[in-house]
Amino acid sequence: MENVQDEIDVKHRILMTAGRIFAEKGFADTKVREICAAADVNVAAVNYYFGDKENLYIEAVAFARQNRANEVPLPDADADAATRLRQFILTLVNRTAGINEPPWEVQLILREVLFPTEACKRLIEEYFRPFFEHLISVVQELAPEKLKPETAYRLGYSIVGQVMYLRFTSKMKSLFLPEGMADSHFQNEQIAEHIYQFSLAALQSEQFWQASSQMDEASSLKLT
Amino acid sequence: MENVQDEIDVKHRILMTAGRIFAEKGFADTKVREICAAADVNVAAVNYYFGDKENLYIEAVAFARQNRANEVPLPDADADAATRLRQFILTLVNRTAGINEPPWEVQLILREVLFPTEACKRLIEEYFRPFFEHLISVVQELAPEKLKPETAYRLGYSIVGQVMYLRFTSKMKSLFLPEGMADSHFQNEQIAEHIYQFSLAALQSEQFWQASSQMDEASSLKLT
DNA sequence: TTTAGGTTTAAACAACTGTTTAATACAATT
DNA sequence: AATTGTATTAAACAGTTGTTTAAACCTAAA
Repeated sequence: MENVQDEIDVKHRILMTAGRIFAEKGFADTKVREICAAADVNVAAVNYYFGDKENLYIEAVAFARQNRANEVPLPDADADAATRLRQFILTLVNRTAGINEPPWEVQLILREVLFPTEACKRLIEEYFRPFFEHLISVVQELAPEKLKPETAYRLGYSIVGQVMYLRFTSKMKSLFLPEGMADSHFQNEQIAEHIYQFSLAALQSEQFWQASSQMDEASSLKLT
Repeated sequence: MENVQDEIDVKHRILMTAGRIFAEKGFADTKVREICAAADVNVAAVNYYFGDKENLYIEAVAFARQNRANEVPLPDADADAATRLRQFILTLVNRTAGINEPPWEVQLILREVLFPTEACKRLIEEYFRPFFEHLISVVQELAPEKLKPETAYRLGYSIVGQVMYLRFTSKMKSLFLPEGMADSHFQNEQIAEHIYQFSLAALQSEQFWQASSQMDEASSLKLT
């Protein structure tokens, strides 16, 4: 390992290129030769630096997470709960690029959500769960009483789901949304504002909390 | 084509088996030999009956859609709007199996949503859009005034998104949800009821419609 | 029984896959 | 200049892939 500069360059170049292609095509559809051609290195370089293709994939996912982790950070907590909810939703929309083409890191992480491999567990503990916990605490603050864990999770799912659905269906948008609507009415700020207003209205609705506690009673009756 | 019975049997068997495996592993990861072994037919049978692997995939998606189309049908429209919204959400949860392991047809259709191929356009027009239009009409009925298309679509996304997020993240649930919560508090009826109450509360909130019309004004101001 | 035509089969094919090898190039140290 | 250890390369390798082929098989009509 004499020529440190070169090694970093080549290894880094492979990691970036591989991540991009893995994200676009998935593991099975991505060929080692394709990566090497795109990264302008010899076919043997992948095995030389990463051992095998699978390990390269795992390192690419880790690299993607690291790249994303500190970007578009959560706003700090010196605002009222509603404002923090709005900030959370906007941050999540921005992190996932809303309905637009996301950076390759997001696309690659997405594949782990949909079809988890070993890389997923770490992704959840270090990336998703802290983010989700933040949301839960904001929701708790908006709730009229102490939430049961299952209620908190359901609410978290309702809010995160609205955002992530945009991400999951972005490839379909040109087929599904009327011409031009995506560009003019589904941009990050607008859609984040909509989801915020929709969710806040529900969370501030007496009617909802009444129905929610009725559900609680019903499910505890079932248990006894 | 003398022995019609046999042909239908073999062809049908291939179609079912292929659909199941395509759904589980995706196109690239599914090998023709694997399908043929599972269906207990010769390797050449796929090419004999379907021409090539890709065509088999397309026919499998069409088969999955046909299989699903008439199952768990939409309830008819002789109830008030809120009840129809509840029924719609419950139907969608049941169709997509909520957070549970879905039938292979659903899994296969899901892959088309995430990574659309040619088969997707037909899927949207014949399967998703009529369903979505139904939702939109219910939402319109609950709204205090005539909705702009973009508002209607956003609301549709908010509701469908909550349901579909469960589907998309079902493989992650054991890693993400606390032990036992999925089984005890994320079953189809409970989660459908939650999403219904959450969405209805938002749709019946004056506060939401005020914020919504303010957004409309803001975006039309931007245009002029 | 013979014939004809669709069906099934084992084998082969050619292209592609991830990986390894052995030789070479290179840069820094002696 | 010689040595050393790393980096790079073209070529080869062994296994897998989707697909094709040509012969065998089967059934029903002639």
